[in-house]
Amino acid sequence: MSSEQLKLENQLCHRLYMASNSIIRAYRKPLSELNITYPQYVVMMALWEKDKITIAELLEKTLMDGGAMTQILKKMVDKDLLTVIKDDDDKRKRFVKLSPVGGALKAKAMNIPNNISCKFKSIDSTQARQLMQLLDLVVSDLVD
Amino acid sequence: MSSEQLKLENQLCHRLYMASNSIIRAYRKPLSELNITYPQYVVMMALWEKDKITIAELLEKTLMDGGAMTQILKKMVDKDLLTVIKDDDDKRKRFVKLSPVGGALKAKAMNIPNNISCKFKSIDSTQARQLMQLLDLVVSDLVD
DNA sequence: TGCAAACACTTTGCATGCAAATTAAAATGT
DNA sequence: ACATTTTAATTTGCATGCAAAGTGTTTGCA
Repeated sequence: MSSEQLKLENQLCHRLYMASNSIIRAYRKPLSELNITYPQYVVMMALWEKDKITIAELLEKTLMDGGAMTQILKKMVDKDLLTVIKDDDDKRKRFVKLSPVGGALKAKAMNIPNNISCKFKSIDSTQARQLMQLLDLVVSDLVD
Repeated sequence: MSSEQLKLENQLCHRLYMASNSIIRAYRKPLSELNITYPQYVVMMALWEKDKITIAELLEKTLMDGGAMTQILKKMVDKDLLTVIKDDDDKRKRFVKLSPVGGALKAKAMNIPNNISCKFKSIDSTQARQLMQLLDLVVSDLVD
């Protein structure tokens, strides 16, 4: 057991921590033009893919925290991006549904992915794909 | 410009977001036995590598936020893990120095890296190395 | 020498991420 | 039917991450 493993430069976690913070920070400026934060953008992307899903489905798809989701949805309702509707069949559940404003915001968001990918000067699409596959392995090993 | 790019499954950022959150969550239990959080652990690792460095050096090494660092160091001082000392040569600077308690904590932390790497059933050391290299490219493209 | 600009932090306000406790409702077992 | 357990969300308390403003200090330069 050497102390090499305790060096930051050898830690996968520290790399992920820096990379995640860095890229979310990069989204901050383009997203501020839509008046949303990164986690709110994640919720929007999930809903643009499939609208009117339960909060549980939203959590499964985004892997976000439930407690945080409640607060985030509340703010998004205040901004008139979506509505939360009770399910009459199962009164524990709630559906999240885009508002017209929320639906229309997709058009404005369309240029964000390109905007961000332009920043990656040293990563080609093959490497990006490879990176995503490796990250999927990380997540699958840690979740559940 | 297709809307494919707005799908969560095609987003590098969402992968990083999930992976970073997942792995930091995995550190939570082992670190709670040392009574520290993940960012505090990062500070400790930096200091175990090189003790008595300025806050600016600590920020450069860890890539953490300056405002957060002030708060984190305050809590670590309260826990007697380290001390913050004014630099007489340049009164703007402050050195961060491990306390005896903080130095001794390294022995208890030695088993954490293995503890965590055991969770990665589907990633071998070659893939881990490759992943770290790709993450370094991401960070280098985004920082500065 | 004098002073604006740069530097090293600190402070403040807002938005999460997370664990743990709580609430309400549906599913299960007897 | 009725109590127990599970499920779906919300609430609460604490610890960041980050932008922006504020405080001293030190530099750079005219």
